[in-house]
Amino acid sequence: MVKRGTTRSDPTGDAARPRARRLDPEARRRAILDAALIVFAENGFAGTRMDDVAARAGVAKGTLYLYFEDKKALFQGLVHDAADPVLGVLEERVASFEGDTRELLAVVFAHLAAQAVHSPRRHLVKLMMGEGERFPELADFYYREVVSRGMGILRTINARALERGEITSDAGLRFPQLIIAPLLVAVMWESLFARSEPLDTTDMLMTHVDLVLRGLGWRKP
Amino acid sequence: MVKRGTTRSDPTGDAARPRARRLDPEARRRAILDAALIVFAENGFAGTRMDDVAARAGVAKGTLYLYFEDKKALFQGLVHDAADPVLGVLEERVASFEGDTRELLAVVFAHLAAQAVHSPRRHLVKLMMGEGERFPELADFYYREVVSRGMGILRTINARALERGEITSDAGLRFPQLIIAPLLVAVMWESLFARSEPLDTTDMLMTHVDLVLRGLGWRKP
Amino acid sequence: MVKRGTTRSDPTGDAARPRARRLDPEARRRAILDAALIVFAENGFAGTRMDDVAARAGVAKGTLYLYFEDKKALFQGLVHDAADPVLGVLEERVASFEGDTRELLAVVFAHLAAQAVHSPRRHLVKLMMGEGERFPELADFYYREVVSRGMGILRTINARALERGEITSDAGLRFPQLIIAPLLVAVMWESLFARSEPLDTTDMLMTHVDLVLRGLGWRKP
Amino acid sequence: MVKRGTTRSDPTGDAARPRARRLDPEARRRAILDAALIVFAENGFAGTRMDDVAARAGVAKGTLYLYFEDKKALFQGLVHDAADPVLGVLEERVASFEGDTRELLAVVFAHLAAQAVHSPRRHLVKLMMGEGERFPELADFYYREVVSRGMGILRTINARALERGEITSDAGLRFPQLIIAPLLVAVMWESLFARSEPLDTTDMLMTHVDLVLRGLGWRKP
DNA sequence: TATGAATGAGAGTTCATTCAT
DNA sequence: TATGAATGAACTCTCATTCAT
Repeated sequence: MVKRGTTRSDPTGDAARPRARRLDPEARRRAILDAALIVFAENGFAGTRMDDVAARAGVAKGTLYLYFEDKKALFQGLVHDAADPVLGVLEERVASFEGDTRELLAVVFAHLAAQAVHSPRRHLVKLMMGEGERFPELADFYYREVVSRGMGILRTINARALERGEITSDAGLRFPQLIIAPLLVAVMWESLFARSEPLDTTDMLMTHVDLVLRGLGWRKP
Repeated sequence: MVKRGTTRSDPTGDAARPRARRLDPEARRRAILDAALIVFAENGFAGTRMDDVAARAGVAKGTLYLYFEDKKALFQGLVHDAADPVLGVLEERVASFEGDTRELLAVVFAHLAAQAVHSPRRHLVKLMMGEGERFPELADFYYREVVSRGMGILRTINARALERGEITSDAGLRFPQLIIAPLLVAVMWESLFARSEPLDTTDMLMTHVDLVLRGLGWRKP
Repeated sequence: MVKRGTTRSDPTGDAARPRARRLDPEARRRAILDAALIVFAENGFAGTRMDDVAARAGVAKGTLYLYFEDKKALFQGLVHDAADPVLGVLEERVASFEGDTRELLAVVFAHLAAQAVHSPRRHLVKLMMGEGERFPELADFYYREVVSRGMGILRTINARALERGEITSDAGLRFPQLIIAPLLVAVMWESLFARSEPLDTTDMLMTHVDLVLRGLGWRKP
Repeated sequence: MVKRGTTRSDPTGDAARPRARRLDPEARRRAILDAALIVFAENGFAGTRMDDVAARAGVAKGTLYLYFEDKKALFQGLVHDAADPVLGVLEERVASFEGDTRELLAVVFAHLAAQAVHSPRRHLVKLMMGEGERFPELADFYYREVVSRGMGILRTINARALERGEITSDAGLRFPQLIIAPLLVAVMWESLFARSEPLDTTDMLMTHVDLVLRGLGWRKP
């Protein structure tokens, strides 16, 4: 299933090999992780071959094992590495935001659409969905580093809006998951069903902002 | 050289294998599908071994291939088999429902919570999320069998509500994905994060019904 | 390799089955052997599936095992059974032939062309070529029942011709294999290379009769 | 369920495997082909297990697949590798031969007796006879690589002899198969019937040269 | 006697991991 | 440190054989 090209390795070939690209260890580690994100996301954990990761990273297969204990460690390293940077920006923006909550939500979802839906990082979300249950430590880690921070941001936004009298419902405070849910759908649709039925996810997310604000009792203060 | 007998080995064969007979084909098919759901859910598509499916179903490995062409066909059978009755029931209920849309949505989400979130079937949703991109045929199949039918149901509900003057917004008609989104979150949360932070998904879904109806301009007619 | 159609067995089907074709045991045995000749010849011993033999014989797989101990016994039975009848006719004809040796050889090769090249029996020759070494008992049996008798016939013909003064060389007496050799080529060519380069094997065999007679010093007595 | 580690097992692994290194790729390829010739010859194509080829070649099973795409490619490699040099030598010798055609044929058949009958290569001829029909690609390949070249050599010899006035018949030009036929018999006899009735195949082939030349109208020019 | 669903050993092939260079 | 040929366990799928009916 999913027959891949099996690049036969020309054992009698004597093609001059470049050997040891000059690249400092940290850069090489990055190259491997970047490659791994793509390949794991495309093929899942079990479906990914170390060969492919190595090829995409431009290193030899053995080199992977100098940087990561084994396939599992590489996978975990990948998630650890890719998770953080998105939310820091959001937290800062929310903390310092001046406008009203409608504007804020629009900014937040625009940011997330760009960073989590229309970027390779969306693969990470899919990876967690697909493999998370098999790697509980990872799921925990992801919860700590991403999910709970994300929920925190959403709660902050809701609390702020309530305080400012912009909304009347505390539904988003109790279930911030309801605010973020369409993002999951967007990721999934882009990955799986876009070819069956295209979907303007940006339009959808903006419609969601309207819908949810109205649902929460929005009123321009 | 190492004559490997054409004749089967184990001439003293004393292994007690009961040769589980008398189980009508349909029951056996069910047993296999039930086993497959568990095992696929635990290990993903690529990570699942036919051996394990067979063991859990209590049949020999070869038997699987009497009922399903290959691993992929087994997976498809699984999806079809699990999704079809759930959606069939929903379609019927929606078609014949007498009450108002709030009651209808409550019924629908209660049904989905029971059948798709708090049931082993939830694994299927995760499976599609995790593996779908790699098996476009599967994703297409899932789109046809599940997603498009689900979106159809939601559009029907929204159209009905607009007609009856219960809501004013067509957002749910344009993006039924927004209506269903929390279901995905529920599935994922139950699978991945429940142990980090328990979530009352039923409460969440009912809150969602309130939120979204209000968002759509709900008014008791 | 050599993917076959894997007729899936419709385990949920309830198609009425004919059951127990009325056919006396000997006829059924024949049906099985006839089927086996074709299928073994087409696929070799290891490449033949009992399923295919059963299907072609029009019996259930299990029935084969009522008539033959196992696959090997079936194969051996097949060779035993198919070997004899050709040569008896030849021996008689040669013993009673009245004409000159050229006519006799023409008759013999015409007979062999019909019976051993352009008939299913050619499969038997190929089977022996392909599998004989792996079944020494069979090779011995085939030698006794077919080869040595065939060599005997050819020696008789040569001796008769020498006696009658039609030829001068005893080469055919010492190496009757040289007389029969083109028959092997004919069988092989028809089976393997006809589609690459068609060959009129009948013409070839008649040319051979001319060539070999002249080589043996033919002279119309 | 039965977590089968992604991590390789055998943590106490004490099995002494030498990891047969240092053998240049070409030598290893040869070792594999030599082993394959034996094993294929003994068991036929379908009857051969890659395991056995690997064991006999002294490499791990996976190594076979570094050198050959799959079983079929291994078989083709075998045929090509064995046939090419034999025919190459013959073509050269024929092209540059100075003596008369009787001497030339003697040389050719001596070469073939040594290289194709009294050598493991004879198994290849048998293999093609036995398995060729089932693998049309192989038969075609064999026709192109071996048979048509062989027929070409024989036609060249016949044409040369006619030109030089050494023979008068064009039978060998029309049917070079008649010239080569005894070689097939020799191969088969050595393989199947030698133990029932020894045959001096070299003597037979030399007798054939006499017989066929006389048949073609030989006359020392 | 005849059936054919069920069995499970084993086939070809893949790929995570190792280690001589 | 980096390489990639070599390894062999584990995978999916096949098919000779059995046995309840």
